[in-house]
This record gives sequence, structure tokens and C-alpha cells, in this order.
Amino acid sequence: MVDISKMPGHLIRRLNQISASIFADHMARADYDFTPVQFAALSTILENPGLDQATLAGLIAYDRATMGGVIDRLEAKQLLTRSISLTDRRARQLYLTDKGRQTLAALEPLVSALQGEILQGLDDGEKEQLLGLLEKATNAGNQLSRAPLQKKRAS
Amino acid sequence: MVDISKMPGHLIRRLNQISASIFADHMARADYDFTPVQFAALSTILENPGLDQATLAGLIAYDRATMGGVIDRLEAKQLLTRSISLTDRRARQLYLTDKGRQTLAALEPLVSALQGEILQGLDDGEKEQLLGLLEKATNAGNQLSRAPLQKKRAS
DNA sequence: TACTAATGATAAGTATACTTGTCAATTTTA
DNA sequence: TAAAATTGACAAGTATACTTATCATTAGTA
Repeated sequence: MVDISKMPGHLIRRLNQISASIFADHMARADYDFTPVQFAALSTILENPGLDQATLAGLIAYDRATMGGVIDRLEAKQLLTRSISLTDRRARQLYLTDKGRQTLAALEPLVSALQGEILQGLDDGEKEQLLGLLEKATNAGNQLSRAPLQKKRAS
Repeated sequence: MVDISKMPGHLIRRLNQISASIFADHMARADYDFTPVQFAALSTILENPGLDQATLAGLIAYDRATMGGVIDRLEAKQLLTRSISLTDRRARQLYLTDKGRQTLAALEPLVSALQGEILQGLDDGEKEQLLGLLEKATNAGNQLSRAPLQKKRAS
């Protein structure tokens, strides 16, 4: 007889669900309509203007096919532009619009603030500890993910 | 400028993705076609024969609407039966079939074994520590989830 | 006992998150 | 340089995971 409630997989899923809920709540309360992926995408494009979808997906550890739909929605909201690269006609280069930059600037403090709520119930030392363990575990398991994080190579 | 890669929300999502990947890999390798939710559902019905969908959802912290689809697929695979309760005609009572019990028995050791792989990269002490912190954090955040875990009341 | 509130389940719609397959373009290699 | 392999993007299909709304039934209350 297995006890699901003590399994790492189950606990991780639950914490992820809690985290997603908190994100959604804060967005709704501030009258924004954004998901965690959408925020991560905008934020990464701001720091890497002109990057293509596949590279973007690699930088935030998302699947390429999923990223296509995310970009669709952000483009529909006119937060970014998608244009065919001059050097590689397969690739779409991504740039934030002014509206995208303004929205992101408003979003950032919100998102930073809600992170603390995800680990409410832990004291500062425990938060630190958990964060370290999460980093270690994700780094070790990265290659097992369907969408491994792919660091930018030094240019 | 925010660094997503250090945010709890992002790390939790990645670890969850890794965990889901490992689960899918092990299932595929053993020629089974099951998701984590499906396993959790089967396992919980075995221990609580005759329970209804809403209670099941509460016991494993899933959304009721989502659970309906999960049960659909398990019923199509003939692993469980869904029958209208005699005492409450709104509720569907769930029971494993013989096939369901046999399949679950074969699945359990597989699922137990793959749990260790999720936290590969951590030594035994760290695994223990992480598990404890995850439990504490999920318990504290439970009510913030869209689908809070609802313990069985003593009968 | 009629009214209301709550509950179990489903339906429709949105957004991930993945799969496989395809296409076009580019890169590698033989 | 021609053939092969890889790559970026999209399309279609499956499975969560949620939302709101609706329906039927049951429970609680006035």
C-alpha cells in the first residue's frame, strides 16, 4: 500500500498548483490577465531583444511547441512583434513593443512580491534552504525534462 | 531587472516538469499508458471503494471538473466502474474492476521506484530535508490552491 | 412544507504542456 | 557541391487544470 501524500512527485505537483493559484490571484486582483509563462516570456525578451522562439523556449525551460501558442497570445495583445529573421528565414525574431515594456514594468514588482507568498509557512532560513535544494534538484534533473533549460552560450 | 531563475515559482514549475517527465518515461518504458493523476486516482479508489468523484478530487487535491475527464479515461480503459449512488442520486460511486486492481498492483512498485529519481542529485539527508520542507509549504499553502486537499473526516 | 442554499456532476471555453508529424531553410558531411 | 542531418516553426491530437455556467438533487431553514 503506497502513500501518495508522502511522494515527492505528489508534493511537488501540489506546491506547483499552489504557486500557480497565487500567481493567478494576484494578477486578477490587479486586473491583469497574465500567466506565469507569459510573464517569463516577456521578461526574457526584454533582456534578449531579437531572440527567436526556440532560444526563448530554451532559456526558460519550455517546450518549443507550447511557446508558439504563448507568443500568439502575447502578439494578439500587442505586447510584442514577431518578424522573420534576415539571417535565418526559418526563425522569428521577437521584440517587445512599447506597450509590452510598459506592461512588464508594471508587472515586475507584482510578481516579485507574490513569490514570498508561495513559501508562506516557512521561516526565512527554511525558505533559503528550500530554494537551495530546489536549485540543486532542478539542475541535476534538468536533462530529464522534456524541455531542459538551455543556457545562453557566451557570445 | 528580475531574475526569473531564482524565483520559487519558476523553480517549482521546473521541478514539476522534471517529475512529470520521469513519470512518463518510466511508464512508456514499461509499456504502460498512465499519467500521475490517473495513478493517484486508482490508488485512492482502491483504498476507498465506493467514494464519489468530488470526494476523490478532494483527497488528492484535484479540481472536480478535471477529475471528471480523468475518470472518463479510466472508465474507457475498463479499470473502474461508475454507478449512481443509491443514497444520493447526484453522486457517482467509483469501484475498481479486477483489471483495475491488477493493473494498479503492477504499477505501484514502478511508481514507488521512480520517486527516487526525481530528487537525484540530492543525498539522502537533503532528500529528507526537501521532503519535509515541501510538506510544510504545501500544508501552509493548501487553502490558497484552487483544489485544496480535503482530508477524510473520521467516520 | 415551501424556499433557499448547497452539492455532485457535466459542459463549454481557455491556457498550458506535451506528442508526432510536416515543411522549409540551413548546416554538416561525404 | 550534392546528399544527409539538423533546426525553427507550425499543425493536429491528447491530457491536465482551471473558469464559469447549468442542471439535478439534496439539505437546511423559515
